[in-house]
Amino acid sequence: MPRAKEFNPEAVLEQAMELFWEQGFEATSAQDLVDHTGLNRSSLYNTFGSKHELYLRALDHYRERDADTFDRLLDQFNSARAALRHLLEEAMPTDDGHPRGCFLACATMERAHCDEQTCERVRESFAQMRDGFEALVEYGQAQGEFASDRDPEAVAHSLTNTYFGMQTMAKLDLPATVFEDVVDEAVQALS
Amino acid sequence: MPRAKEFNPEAVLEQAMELFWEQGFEATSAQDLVDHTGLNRSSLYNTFGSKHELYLRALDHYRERDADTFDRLLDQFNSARAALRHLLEEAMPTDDGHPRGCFLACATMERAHCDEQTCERVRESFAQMRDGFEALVEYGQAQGEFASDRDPEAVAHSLTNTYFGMQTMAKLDLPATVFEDVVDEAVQALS
DNA sequence: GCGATAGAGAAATGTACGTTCCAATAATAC
DNA sequence: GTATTATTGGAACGTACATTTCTCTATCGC
Repeated sequence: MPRAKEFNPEAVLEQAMELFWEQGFEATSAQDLVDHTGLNRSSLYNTFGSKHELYLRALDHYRERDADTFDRLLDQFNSARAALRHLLEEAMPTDDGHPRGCFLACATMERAHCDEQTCERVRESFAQMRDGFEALVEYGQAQGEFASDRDPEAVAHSLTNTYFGMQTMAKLDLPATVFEDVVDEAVQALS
Repeated sequence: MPRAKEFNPEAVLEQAMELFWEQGFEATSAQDLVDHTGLNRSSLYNTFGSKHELYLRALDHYRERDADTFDRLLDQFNSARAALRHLLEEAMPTDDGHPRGCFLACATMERAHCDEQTCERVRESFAQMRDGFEALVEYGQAQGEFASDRDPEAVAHSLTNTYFGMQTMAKLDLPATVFEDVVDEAVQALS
């Protein structure tokens, strides 16, 4: 049997994700990845094949990380309104220097038009998000928190769009009040 | 006096804009610009200085192109609701293969985090858009088309966010119904 | 311990990048 | 017509890129 890997592929994926997330695919070089992960070029290429494959793996890693967001919400909050507000407030930009805007939105803008594999992954996440919002709206309507005359799917589309909009605008370093307004209006629109 | 330029700089800006818009800054090479504009490398660099400066000029060209959108709206439509709907429907993706998503949103995602000059330009356009939406909402409220209990600025922030969201999602090649839902919900929320 | 296997390290591959340089060209002022 | 000046064409610059190759090393079954 051969020598064992001296690194944890999952940890490397996490680090690669951070880099791709912050800098994008094009602006992140193989050298950047070597420097930031501490791995050797050979190990990177042996393990992940190519920069593009590593990018897709990093994207999948990101998607898995937040896969159960909507499920956890139902446990954390009794109120659909509070859950929705929490969800949108989490999407607001923080001023801690962390990479701003979610990786999915960044990937969409940079890669979707030229990379079908990335596009398909984001499309899947979009559908999951839409379904999550839709379930939340239906729950809120059943509980009487939200007006019942709205189509839950249409509202879910609108909320997903609001989310993607916030992720894009997050890059502009706008005053926090802008995003507070966006969240307030989105929540209020459901009453 | 020296030799005159054999090309029209404005036309070249238009062509450079198309290329940067479709491919992004990083993915567009100097060779791409030479091929697409028909200009020689020397002429490009003599006239515009560098790829980065040309990008900023292309971005400005785009901004000037649509600068009077909101002003024209007031002439075209009597109804604030119809104007708003028209505005958002124009933001919907078309299936004619034209570069999807507005250049401002693309520039934001790709460049804002690493290019202060791009960021500042988009921030200006954001403010213009916000002011345009705000004026439209105020007009609609004055005419009795929209409910008057909403803060026009907050609504304007929300609408601008909706616009940026659509520009991002446009890249995903989603069914048209998604965007119809987004527009319907945005317009309906103002009643 | 030995052979087989695959990871690790580092140099090297060819390509493409943004940009510069230089000779040739064309147009005006005088 | 000649001097001047900016544009043009195209080759050339050095650098950085993604990827490959090669040698060395460590591990494990036997």
